[in-house]
Amino acid sequence: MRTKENRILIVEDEPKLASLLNDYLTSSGYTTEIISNGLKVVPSVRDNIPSLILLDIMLPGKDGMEICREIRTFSDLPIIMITARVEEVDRLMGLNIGADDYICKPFSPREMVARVKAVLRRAAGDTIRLEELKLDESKNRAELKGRPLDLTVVEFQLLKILASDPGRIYTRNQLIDRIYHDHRVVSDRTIDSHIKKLRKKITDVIPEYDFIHSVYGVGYKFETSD
Amino acid sequence: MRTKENRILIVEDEPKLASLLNDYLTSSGYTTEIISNGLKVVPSVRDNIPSLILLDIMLPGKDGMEICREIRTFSDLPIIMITARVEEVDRLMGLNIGADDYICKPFSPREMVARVKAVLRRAAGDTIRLEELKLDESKNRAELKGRPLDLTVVEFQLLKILASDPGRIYTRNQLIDRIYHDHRVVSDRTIDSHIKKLRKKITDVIPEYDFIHSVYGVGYKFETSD
DNA sequence: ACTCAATTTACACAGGTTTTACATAATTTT
DNA sequence: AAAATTATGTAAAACCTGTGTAAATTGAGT
Repeated sequence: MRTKENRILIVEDEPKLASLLNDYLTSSGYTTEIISNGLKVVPSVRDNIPSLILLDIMLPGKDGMEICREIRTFSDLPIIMITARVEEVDRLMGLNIGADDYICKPFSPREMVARVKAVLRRAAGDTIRLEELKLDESKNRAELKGRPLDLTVVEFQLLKILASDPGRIYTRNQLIDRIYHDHRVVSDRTIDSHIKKLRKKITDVIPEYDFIHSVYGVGYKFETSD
Repeated sequence: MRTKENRILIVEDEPKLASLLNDYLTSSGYTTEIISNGLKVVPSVRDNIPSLILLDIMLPGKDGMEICREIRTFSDLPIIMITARVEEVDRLMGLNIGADDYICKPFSPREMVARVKAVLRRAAGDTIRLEELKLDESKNRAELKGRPLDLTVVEFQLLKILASDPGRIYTRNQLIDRIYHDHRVVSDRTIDSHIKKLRKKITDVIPEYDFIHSVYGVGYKFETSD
């Protein structure tokens, strides 16, 4: 497996703090991007989903909480909120805004980096990420370049199995075994049907994405074109 | 019932400043009230609780800090303190008087309005706001685009749970668990019933709002159409 | 290389099943 | 008695599956 680069979006209007964050993150091996105006965050994220967002709560343009909620309507990407006061953390936690972690000013850069790492590690956990595809197993949700893929349960399973090991070829029987753990007997053609629907749903969202390939005489595999 | 307007109480003895504040706030859509004598503040607030108080510290009659403390004995309404000197802010913060924010003279009116907005938004506190939906958990009240949604307790719970994490899919059992914390055994179809009524009450108010979606084979989720 | 037959895959479509929507009724609470 | 909650039954919808047919792939024979 190839190491994927982690791009971190820093949303902070205080230039000094922003550049401090930037320095520490880049020297820890992350690539970064800084946005200081709250209004620009959501469009930017929609356009190009970062690996993680460091989000200050107090912002010109649009409030951090609001931004967080908005992002959560279309993506589960990790968000760490930065708040000025300790007491606020409890309140925020209670509000169930959907952030993955909170950090209070003033904080040590070292701590910040540690949290970023931790959140990224956790987030990698129950989701599969290829560059453009994201599968959240717990929620049975799939998204492609940030756009939701509306999959049925079987379709999701199928995609999950294939995508979890790109390049590996699965025979239809292997797929059947893994989708229906001995609960059911189904024909191979059924897999074809599901593959067909899955492919359609993917190309419906992004036409040039055809990463489900059939291997003649063997089965199917998942592979990105590049 | 109509949408409640945000009434801001300005406590300021310097007439010029008071009227400046007044002008900016009214032109930002708030209704205002001005009190110049410290002694009159607490009775006025007790009588009719404003949405927010802008409170100068130096006042004839009674000190701003004292007023703040007194108000905090009976209400959590947002208070922004106005102070003359920057150094004082730190001291005040340390004193833990209970104000929500501090602002120093001289300040730009624009900044002031921004702070008022921010504090009000924060103070909305235990309410969930999506663009059109507002849920006040403490009062069990819901409104849609300002129009009240007359929900029963179960319906409110249901909507609250779903709306608090848009996009997340809840199975019927998860919903049951969270509505009746082991107090009761109910069938899944019951959830369907409540969902149906909830949907109707929502579309009765605004027909094109259909943000409760079923996910075949899994459960329900809340999601705005755009 | 070309053709052809055998095999495999793609896909449209339909039957059958599961799940959901909704009206209605029964029960419980207020 | 009225309102709210829960349960039930039935129609509608969504989904899964398999079939048949067309298209693609392969490899052998020419």
